[in-house]
Formats: sequence, structure tokens, C-alpha cells
Amino acid sequence: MSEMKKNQNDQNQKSESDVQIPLADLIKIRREKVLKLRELNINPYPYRYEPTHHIDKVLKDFDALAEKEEVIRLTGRIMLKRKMGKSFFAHIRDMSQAVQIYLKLDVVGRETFDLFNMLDLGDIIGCEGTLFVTKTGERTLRVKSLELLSKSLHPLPDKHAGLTDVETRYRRRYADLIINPEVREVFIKRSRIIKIIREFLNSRGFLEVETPILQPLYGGGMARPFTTHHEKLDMDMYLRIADELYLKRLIVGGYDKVWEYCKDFRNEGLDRLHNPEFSMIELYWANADYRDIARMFEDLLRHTVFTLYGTYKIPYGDHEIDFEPPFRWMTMIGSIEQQTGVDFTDLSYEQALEKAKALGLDTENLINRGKVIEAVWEAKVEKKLIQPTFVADFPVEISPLAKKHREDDRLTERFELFIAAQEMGNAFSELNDPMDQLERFLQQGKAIEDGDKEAQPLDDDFITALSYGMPPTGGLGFGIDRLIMLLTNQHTIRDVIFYPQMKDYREGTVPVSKILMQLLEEEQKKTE
RNA sequence: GGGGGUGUAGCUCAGUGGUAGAGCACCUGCCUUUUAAGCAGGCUGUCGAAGGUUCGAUCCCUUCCACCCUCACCA
Repeated sequence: MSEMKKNQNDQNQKSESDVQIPLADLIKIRREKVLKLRELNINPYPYRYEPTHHIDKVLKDFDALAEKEEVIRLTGRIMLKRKMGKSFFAHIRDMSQAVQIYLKLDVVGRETFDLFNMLDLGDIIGCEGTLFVTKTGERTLRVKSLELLSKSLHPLPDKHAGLTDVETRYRRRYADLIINPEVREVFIKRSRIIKIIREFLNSRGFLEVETPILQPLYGGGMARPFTTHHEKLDMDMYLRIADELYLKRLIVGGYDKVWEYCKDFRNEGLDRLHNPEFSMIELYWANADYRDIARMFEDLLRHTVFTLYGTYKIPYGDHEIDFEPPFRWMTMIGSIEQQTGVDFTDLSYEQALEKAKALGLDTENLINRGKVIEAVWEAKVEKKLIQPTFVADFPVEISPLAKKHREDDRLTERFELFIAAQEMGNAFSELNDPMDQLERFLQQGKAIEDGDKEAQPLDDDFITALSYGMPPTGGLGFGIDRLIMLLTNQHTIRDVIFYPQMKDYREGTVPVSKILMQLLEEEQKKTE
């Protein structure tokens, strides 16, 4: 130990001009423990351990297990450690829960006691013993034997204050997960929600399929794509922005119910609600229209919420959202009239523009009638839709893949579902008339020329597919990350994505690998 | 992209125009049922980066970087 101090002093002297990193000292102390353990013939990184229980199971069945004096083997990370002379209390946490363990010198013996004395917060151990309750009533494992399973070199965040710096939480998600158990709960729920939806769709006869992420032409949504290049083919390619066009080709091919869990990519700004890569589910159902889709979507959400929580009402921020069907259904134009008193049904582009201006909107980029109506709707209606509400019958100009409304060809059979003022899904009676689809693409082409960076390019092969004949089809897409936010009461998308997109590391930070590199060099010099 | 804010020890945070502090963590003692254990002692900093003003900058100014909030657009 005195040698350790000398080393530190040496380092302080020789590196007076160097950068001092206190973290390096902390890591060095832990690294020296690794070397010391090896000297004692203890492998700090052994190969396996067989626990008998997860901690939550032990706590659940505690009385019975304690009564029977059953020998329990647990693994976990040391989160707290208190020395009491010739005994220790500590908390270890595994994937499920945390529990207190107790070590007594005269129970575990000198070797194990000294080993545990060397261990740090963050080390992963396996321990075996029986259960008891302490004087103060805490359920505890009395350790008889103990094994180090992995030595931790990096100190843990503060045991009480935790890790709150959002940047560090996202960049080092592992540290976030170690120290903030509620974070791991959110992601467990995320996994369960996806499983529930998958089972729901499979049980309804939908076939789960996979389509290309790497595409020669993007489409199926309004967004700017990421571009990339295939070297051997010498071909520019796009990362998909939506799965729609490939899934509909499968409907043409004869499948009548398909769906895909899609990772999509959009080259746009990122904020509370947007990550450049995100997840959607898209499904297509032959011989159905958008009303059928609405009923099924309602059912899917009802089922998911109820399976998860056993109730239809869940909190989101200040609101309580009620998922009990039927959800409210209103048309886009009708909802505008309800909020503003203006009926856009029979207004021309120029008349609509006038009304929009009168309502106080910036009308600069509103290049057609549909865009005007959409803008008014977004400004005056969207934020008010807290309880689940279908908004239906969008203008044809902003819905190039949706079938024209059976009663009004200025509109399409399309709905979006809104919950908590956020779009939770988008569905159409899919456009299956190849000639109409071609015309829509041509209109989109015009919009691109007019500077609309999100308009869709003409997809010749998709037109070819439709020309073979696609049955009447209802389609739906919904953002999984947004849904997870809603169902877990999270308010930023970064809290439901393990690794949200971040800019490159900041300057001035010293990576841990650099500290380890220095230690490695020191150790190699010593052995020479 | 526009506007506002933040960046100080491994973590959570104070603070000052004269090169910096607390709690936790860490190290050394004591303590065989503790509870954010306690007690005694100790170690720890490119004060986000670069430049400028100044005798002197962590603090004032400029630029840059990262993060957060917000507005505009996409899910």
C-alpha cells in the first residue's frame, strides 16, 4: 500500500506539466487490485456462475425460502457497501431487483472477507447463502461463499444523486441503466409492447415480412432521405423513409395481410419527437378500406393498453388518456369548421388562401389548396386533440398514395389518429388505380420543381406493380417510438430509444481508453 | 436554421477579476445486524476549447464545440 502511494507521488512529480486526471488515479487503484487478485490466484474475470434465482423472485418468495433455509445463489453488481468492523453489508443489483447481502468474518472466513474488502462499487459478484431478516427488518442474504465475477475499473456515479446529466445518460447508456433502474423499466415495457403488437397481428393472420432498407429510390412518405453509395454497383442509394411501396408490391403479389416492423431513416432535424432513425409498423390488408383499418387500429391499441396495464385509462403528463373504443371520428375540414367557423369544403385555392391569411397564418409555402387546408388544420385543431381522435379525409394534394374519397374527389380516404396532440398513426384506403397513381406522382414532381423537398419522386417499378392489379387494400403506419412514449409516459423520444443520435464527442474529454493505455504502458515497462 | 439557457472533481452541485470549494465516491484507521451507516484522518481539478482585454481571467469580451429548452418542418 505504501508502494502505491509512492507511485502516486512519483507520478505527481514527473507529470507536473502534464494534465492531471483524477479519474486516472481512481482507475489505477482498481487496476492495481486486479493485479493483486491475480497474485492471490483469484481470476478477476472468471468464466461462469450459476445463480439459482433472480433477486425479485427471492424477495417474492422470501418467507418460504428463509423458512426452508434454502441455499440461494445470486449474481449482481455491488451498488452499496458498508463495512462494520468484522462484517459487511452491501446491496447487489441484478437485472430484476436489488437486495442486501451480509458478510461476517467468522462465517465466510478470512480469505473471502479480505476479498470482499478489496471489492468496489460496480464490481459484479456471485454469492451463495441463506436468507434472514435483520434487526431493522431488511430482507438479507447471509453470504457463506462469494466469487468475484467481474472487476469494474470505472467508478460508478453518485450512489444517491445518480446520473442526471442527459448527455452522459445518452452517450453512456450503460451507466444510465446501471444507476437508474426506472430507465431499464421503460425499455422492458418497450419490448413487451412490441411483443403484444406482434402477437396481435400474427393472431389476426398478418404475415410478418422484411423489405429492403437500402433502396435505389425512396418513397412512401414525405421526407428527405439519407443517401449512400454502393461501390461495386457504382450506384447511389437511399436509406428507406417508409416501407409502404415495397409492402404494397407484396399485396400485388397475392399476400392479403402483411406487416413489417420497420427501421426507417429521415434526414431531418432532431428534437423531442424526432430521431433520424426510428421505428414504425406498417401493415396492409387486402379487401379492406380505411374504416376497417380504423376499427382494427382501435382494437390493437385497446388490446395493447389493457394487456399492459389492465385498464383503458393511462396517465400522460397532465392528462389521462382513455383508450376505450370507439375513438372519436371527425373529418379534417369538419374539425376546422368546428374550431374556426370556416367551412373549406367548396373554397377554391385562392379563396382558401384568403381565409388562411385572415386566420393569421403565414401562407408563403402553401402552394396548393390541400396545403392550405392542412396548414389551417395544424394551426387551429391539432393541439386540441388530447383524447384518441381519428381525423379523416385529407386533401388529395397532400396524400399522393391514398385513394380518392368515394364521395368527394378533392379528398382522399385517409385518416390520422391523434392522441395527446401527437400523430399516432396514418392510414389510407390505398390507391390501386395505376393511372391515378401516375398522375399523383406527376403532381408530386411538379411540387419538387416548386421547391418542395419532401415531395415524392416517381417510382416506375411501383407503377408497373400496380398495373398488374392490386386488390382494394387498407394500409396503416404508426410510429413505434411515439407509441412507446405515450404508453410509458415519457416525453422525449430519446428516453425510449437506447442510443439516440448524438453529435460527435466534445473536445477536451479524455477517453477512458487513453487512461488504460497509459496504465498498460507503465505495466509493460515494469515487466521488462 | 432563429431565439433563450447550460458546461467547475468519477457523480451531484456551490463559488470568486488575484489559478477553487461541499457532499458522495476514493485512500488509511476504528467499529460483527447496518440503512444515503457512523467516527477520525487523507487524496483529488487543462473551472468545455481557442483567442482577446488586463499587471493578473475559471469569472469580462469574441469565436468555436457539446448539451438542454423553444420556434419553424417531417413520424
